[in-house]
Amino acid sequence: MRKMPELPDIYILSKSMNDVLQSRMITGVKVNQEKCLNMTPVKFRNRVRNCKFESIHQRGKWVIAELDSKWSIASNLGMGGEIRLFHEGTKPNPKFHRVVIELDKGDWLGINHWWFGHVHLVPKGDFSSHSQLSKLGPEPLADDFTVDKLKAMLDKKRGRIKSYLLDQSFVAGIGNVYVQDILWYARIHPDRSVNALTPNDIEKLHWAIQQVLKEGIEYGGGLREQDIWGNEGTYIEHRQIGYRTGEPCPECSTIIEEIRVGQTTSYICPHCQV
Amino acid sequence: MRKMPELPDIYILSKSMNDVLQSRMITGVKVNQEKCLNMTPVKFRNRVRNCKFESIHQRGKWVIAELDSKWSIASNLGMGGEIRLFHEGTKPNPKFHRVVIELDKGDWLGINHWWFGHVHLVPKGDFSSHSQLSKLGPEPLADDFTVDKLKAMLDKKRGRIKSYLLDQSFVAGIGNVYVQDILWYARIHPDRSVNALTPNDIEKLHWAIQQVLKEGIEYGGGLREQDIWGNEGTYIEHRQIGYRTGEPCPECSTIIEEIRVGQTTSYICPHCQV
DNA sequence: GCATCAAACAAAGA
DNA sequence: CTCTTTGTTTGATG
Repeated sequence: MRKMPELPDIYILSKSMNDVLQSRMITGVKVNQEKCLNMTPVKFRNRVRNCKFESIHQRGKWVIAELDSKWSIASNLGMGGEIRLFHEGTKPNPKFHRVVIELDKGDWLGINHWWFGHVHLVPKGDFSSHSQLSKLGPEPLADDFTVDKLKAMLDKKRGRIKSYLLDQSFVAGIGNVYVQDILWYARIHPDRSVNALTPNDIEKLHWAIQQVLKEGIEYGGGLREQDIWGNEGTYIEHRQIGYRTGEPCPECSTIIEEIRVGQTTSYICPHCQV
Repeated sequence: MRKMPELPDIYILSKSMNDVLQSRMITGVKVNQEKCLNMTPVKFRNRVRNCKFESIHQRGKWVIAELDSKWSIASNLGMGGEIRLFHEGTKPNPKFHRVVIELDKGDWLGINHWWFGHVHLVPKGDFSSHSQLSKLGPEPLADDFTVDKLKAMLDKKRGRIKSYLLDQSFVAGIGNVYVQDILWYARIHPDRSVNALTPNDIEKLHWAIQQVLKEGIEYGGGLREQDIWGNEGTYIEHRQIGYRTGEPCPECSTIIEEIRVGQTTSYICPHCQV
């Protein structure tokens, strides 16, 4: 079961990259899958070679690595992707490492993704020209993501709440893994229409979003998601309800059900979540 | 129960207008509901006064009355509307006759509609500038509305068949009255997806569309729809299935059911229509 | 099903 | 939902 890394996973990855890569020099780039770039490999290589990494951070499900030039590398890992640091003596596998970024001292970064990953070059600090990044909604862990803001964002809207949480232009970084616990903590059924949420529901939801994402980060990310060294997070062991069909709800012991919501699977406690 | 006049009803009305109004002179216009026009009453009046009617015909659910100028009057009666000819000595009722067209010899046309009717002036023979008329689909009784054409129109489409029949941009003139018998004659359930129709289904459907609409015209229109003199049609007495909840299907005697299809009501024989 | 618009939803493609 | 595109459906409004 491969999942797409979500906000906490990308946060952990970005942090590990930030810790290790600052002021490391890019000495070369090998591209084994052209279409994951947003320009030709030659152009990409010319623009990043001999640049050094500056700060690296997470934005939604994207890793943003700023260079000491006018560019940032923006990478979206797609399904089951990863970015790993390797040392001199190991060799990349062309089938696996879609993009290889060679560093000084013989080290290299291997960027892998199973399907639909992106390694884009974007103007540093200006995402307006990038179709996906420019549309991202607010960061749910940022200071300005307040309850009032969430209320305003949901005002006059209609569709089901789960669609909004998964919509990257509504709020950035939540996917089908963390959304399960978010809705469970908020005691909201994924099918509930947004206009049927009370102010109290939205307050619980806001708390649950931040609670679950912070927990994900504390546990070092979930599932098989890894940092730059390949460490695994433990969120998956601590999750409350996602992918626990048939197990008892931690709150009320009702059996957890698996239902379809739109085109995604949801795991719910039919007693707690209404 | 007020219904909107549909193709056969508008055909009957247009024909009676064509028979009576040709070369009659418009001597004045009184407007009691400005918003049903597409220009100011003054402009409308100036453009039609002293013009004579030329031919008058039906297009979809619209009456198109050509004048001996560069304009046509295009009227859509909306819910339960009518156009009636009155003679000298009678007086229009301002609450009822939204637009009054005064004719020579003291006669006048009273255009009434309960809700959402239009009396527009459009360039004669050129509907391209009119948002509704320009989007109308083919006339279902025209020679070029062939089985092959209908097949092509439905090719690669997805939604339910009833939505298409009611969509004026797909085919013009069918509403929620005549569509009932059309689907019954074709033995097609209104909920059936278009991509589940066989070529044979489409052939039956094509035949049923023309059969039902022609029948409507032969009976002088349906329900309370009237010609310019106020005569009532008798289609409603001869209808097969529409608005006959609880009665037996004329074909197999199964009880006719009333179901919701989208936001409209459908009357079906659950045995005959699959 | 009355017509338009906007938002939400669904299927398919990359 | 991974994101886009395209097409269909639904809801609010006159």
